[in-house]
Amino acid sequence: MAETTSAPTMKDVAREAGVALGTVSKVMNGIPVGESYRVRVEEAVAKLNYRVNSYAKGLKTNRTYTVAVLVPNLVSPFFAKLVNCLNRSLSARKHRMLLFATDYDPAQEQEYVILAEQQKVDGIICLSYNPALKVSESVPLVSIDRYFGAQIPCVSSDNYGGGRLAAEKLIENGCRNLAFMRIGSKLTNEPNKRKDGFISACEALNVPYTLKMVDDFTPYSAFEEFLREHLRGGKLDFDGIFCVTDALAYQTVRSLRSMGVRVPEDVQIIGFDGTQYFGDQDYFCSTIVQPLPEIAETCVDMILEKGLSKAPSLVCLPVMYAYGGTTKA
Amino acid sequence: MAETTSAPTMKDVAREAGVALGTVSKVMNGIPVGESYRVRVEEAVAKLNYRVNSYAKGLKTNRTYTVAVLVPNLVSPFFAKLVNCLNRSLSARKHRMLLFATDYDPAQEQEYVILAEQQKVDGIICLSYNPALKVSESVPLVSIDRYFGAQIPCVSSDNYGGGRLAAEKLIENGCRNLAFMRIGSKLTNEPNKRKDGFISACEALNVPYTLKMVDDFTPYSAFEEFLREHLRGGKLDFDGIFCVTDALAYQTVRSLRSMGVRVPEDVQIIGFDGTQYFGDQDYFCSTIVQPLPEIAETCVDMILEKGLSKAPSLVCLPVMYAYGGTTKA
DNA sequence: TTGTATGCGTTATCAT
DNA sequence: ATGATAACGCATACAA
Repeated sequence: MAETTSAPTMKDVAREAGVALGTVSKVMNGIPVGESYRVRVEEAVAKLNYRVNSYAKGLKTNRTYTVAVLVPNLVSPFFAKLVNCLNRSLSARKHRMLLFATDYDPAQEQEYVILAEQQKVDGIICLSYNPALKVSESVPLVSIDRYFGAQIPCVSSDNYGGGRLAAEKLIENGCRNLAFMRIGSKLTNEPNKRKDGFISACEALNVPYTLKMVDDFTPYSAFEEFLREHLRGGKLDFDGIFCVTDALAYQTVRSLRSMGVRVPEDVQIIGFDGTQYFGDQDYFCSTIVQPLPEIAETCVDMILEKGLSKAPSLVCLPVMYAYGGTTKA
Repeated sequence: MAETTSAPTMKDVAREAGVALGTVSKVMNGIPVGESYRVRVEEAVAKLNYRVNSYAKGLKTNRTYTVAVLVPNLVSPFFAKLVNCLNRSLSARKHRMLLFATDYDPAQEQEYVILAEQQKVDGIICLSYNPALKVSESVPLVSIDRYFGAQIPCVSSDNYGGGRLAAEKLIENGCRNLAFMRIGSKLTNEPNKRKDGFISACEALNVPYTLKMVDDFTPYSAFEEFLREHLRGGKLDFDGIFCVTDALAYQTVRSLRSMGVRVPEDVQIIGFDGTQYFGDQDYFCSTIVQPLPEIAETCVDMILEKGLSKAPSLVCLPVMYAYGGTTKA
């Protein structure tokens, strides 16, 4: 077709249609113009295969209809589904997603925030592991799962309630000696509340519990040792375990079974996140499901609709329990 | 609202530094200027927290350093990992990723291609299910897994070789009666070659095989029926099955085990893709692993480096076999 | 080397 | 309602 002739501009369309530049602009933006003019412009647009240049438009209007999303990676099913939901929510509002994977690296996170800012995005949604993240006031930012302070809105699921729910379910299912296992950052973040909720329920219901908590990047073997220590004569001290994530729950089930402990007959296990096989099939384990579509929708809503300045500084969305084979039905 | 003071521009920096506009531009682009000037500009930049406006820059230079990626979704582990790899490759070259999820909808795919074009991206990488996708010549496009014709480069793994490899492995492991199960599009696409490779190896090695192929969106129960038909007296007719994807292999294993057929003792199963638990743990099943990092790197390379016009129209990257518990070790 | 002026493609403010 | 024109922020050819 167009032999390397650069893309047509509004001026070309105006000439082709025999109208003024401003008229073309109006047609492209749905501003009413005379019927005959509109038709001529539309014909010219079709003929030239014209597309508005969003860079010129963005420069002029200072609105880019683009939102930056920062997550550690996409291979973790939880992040993948989160991004999937965010993409849907943004798309439904005619916005585009600029995606950055930070690989848990605080330096990269900071770098990408700067990049996003100079990209003049309409907003940033991030799931950050950088406690000292610096963000310019000029671009709205919503955080997922990490509370940075009152000035930056944070959206998360009800981690505390989820912890409670997990403990309550296990106890309701007959467990009388619980354990909580966590791997995670020492930084204060919302998921840490899972433990607090768990403890609160255990104490309210007067059920004994044991905690095993290690830092990020600790090898899983630490948990295996912990379990082995509590294995006496082929029988585990606990009859119910709440794992801070489905990934940990999955590994725990494997360990236990390899030790000859039956799941869920001997010990019941509940994870957290709601991870499904291939994204939409069975749950990996009995789990507390995070409301990812609602989390995504809430983030997008805050970025695009609210003034954000007086948005609530923390929004917790309700979780639910889902059976996934590692608890008694 | 904080200070509605709009973001500083180059002009502000120039004034602050007491230099001319052009000088600031040069500094920002690493073009040599007098040492003292450079320092003053850098100080002003830091003081004002200045960021170049990439929209103005893009308008001027016609380079956006942005590539659009179109995939059906992110919840499927295969797509998630692909996007993850693409993101890494793009990032390594200082490019940004605009991500679109098409949900397998041809209309949406077309819409997003148009959106990407008007976004003036430097290129488009897509995994499309729209056989009639229309794409303007003005923006380079690379396709993954679907061959659109000589004018659009296509990158895929060696599906034919993978099919052969699966059959060879099964036979090498003692199988003497194979089956191939496929769910997929009738459209000609590269993954269809998995079947051809499988057949080719079976015939070369003189091992009988059976094919079961259904269209996309057919419920899995079709395969379950197929298996049940071939179950005689608790014993399956086949001792080896090649499933076109890991997702199908996973479901097949479940069905068979629920029918009392042991995997891998009675029947061995090989899938395709190389899907791992939580993205980086064990393989879901014995599988043919797609070289996602290399596929991603190749796509990015073609988009950014080559003239693309005389890029090869089809690139097939080597696959490998990985043990995942559903074959004899 | 540094500064000045022009234009990228669009929107928006004007007269008409 | 329509058409001319001035920005938007930056890069760059050209002048100093």
